[in-house]
Amino acid sequence: MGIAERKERDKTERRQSILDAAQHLFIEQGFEKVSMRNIADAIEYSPATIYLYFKDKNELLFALQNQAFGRLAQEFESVFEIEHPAERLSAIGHKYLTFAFAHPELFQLMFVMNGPMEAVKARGEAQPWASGRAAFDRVVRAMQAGIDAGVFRHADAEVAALLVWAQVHGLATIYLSNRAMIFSEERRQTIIEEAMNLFNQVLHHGL
Amino acid sequence: MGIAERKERDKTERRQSILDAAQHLFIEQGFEKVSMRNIADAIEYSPATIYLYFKDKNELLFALQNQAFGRLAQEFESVFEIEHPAERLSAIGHKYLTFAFAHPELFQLMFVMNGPMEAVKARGEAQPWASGRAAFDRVVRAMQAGIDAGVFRHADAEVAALLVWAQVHGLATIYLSNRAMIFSEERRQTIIEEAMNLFNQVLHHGL
DNA sequence: CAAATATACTGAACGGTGTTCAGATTTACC
DNA sequence: GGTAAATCTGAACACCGTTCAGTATATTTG
Repeated sequence: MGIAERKERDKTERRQSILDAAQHLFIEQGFEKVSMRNIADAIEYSPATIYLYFKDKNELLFALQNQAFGRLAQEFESVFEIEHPAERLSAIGHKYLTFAFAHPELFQLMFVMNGPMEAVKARGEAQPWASGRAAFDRVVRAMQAGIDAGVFRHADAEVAALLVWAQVHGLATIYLSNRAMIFSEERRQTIIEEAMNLFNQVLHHGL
Repeated sequence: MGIAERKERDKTERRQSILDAAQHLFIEQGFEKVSMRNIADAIEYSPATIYLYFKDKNELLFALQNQAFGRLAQEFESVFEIEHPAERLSAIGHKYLTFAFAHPELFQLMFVMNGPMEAVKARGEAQPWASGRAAFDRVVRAMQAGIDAGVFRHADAEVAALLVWAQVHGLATIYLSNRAMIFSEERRQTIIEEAMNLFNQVLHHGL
């Protein structure tokens, strides 16, 4: 069955090359420029060919999203060496925010855009959006550690983790959606950082 | 000059009727269905006619956004009777979240979509996004009152207000962008509320 | 080896989008 | 009534996601 295996491998390789081209377009040109036609041009295929490897654009975006979550997980790696619960949580928040600013397009794909979530819905899995859940679980675990250590009062780690996520997520999306325009350009650069400092204070204070 | 006046009035009336049709489409059918052609159909005009009243779609969305901010301001009205700073702030947060769930399409127009902000940029005004700034100022004033009353420690009211805004905004957008999918359907309904309760605790604790 | 089959790919089309512009129509003025 | 100004539109342009009949290539079978 050597031939069948090679074919399978070739197929996943071509699938991956589509994803690579799409990701490249995403990062290089922004998500508005990521059209099926542009992806097709980049890999010198016909647009119709992409539909042999992905059901539709949402499915492609979903695959791309999963790949991007791999990157974020990588960023989170080092954080789990930190012992102090509040500091570990604030480090996670910091990494989240840094990732959002460093890769705004990927961040939007992961946490803002509708397309990938439509694919998640369409799949109708029992455990939808596993990659998102896995990322969130890291926050929950860090929070639970803090509660167990008596640093945080609130009993429900999931609720507290959601609040922490939402806090940083809110700062990131306010900035990335240009809603920080209400601040002058100089202020805009620093106020997010100041807000994060205040957030860290709140965290260390015990939540 | 009675005629010139009437013409001017007619013009603003037609402009308004375009906005009304667009808003109706927005609320009734969702923002994906708000196309220039659909708006034109609703008011029985040609799509080209809309461009006599709005420079482009972004400019139309911007006008619609301003209108929506009027609604939010209305929601905020009652809040400013509350004396206790922490309670006033948490009431603002509650209204913000309630508005987001009650009018998700308008919320996205105001705080998520890119189009209206592109128009803001294109206008190049000295005080960009005045309606957003006005809404935020209400939060800042409430926060400043809290600082003055010694309830909140942090000196910079703007930074603290941004953090409060981002907290609630994060919860709203996580839910509305379907990222709360990581929770079971029943949990999804209640966990946002629980997170808000925890947030209120933090606020009352003094931030 | 040749024919049949399975695999891979594509051109062209469908209906949708925002936008522009020459031309038609309606209105106001002298 | 005739001219000028204001108002509106049909048709087109270049894009979008998606589908499908048809072509070309590679593999399997007789």
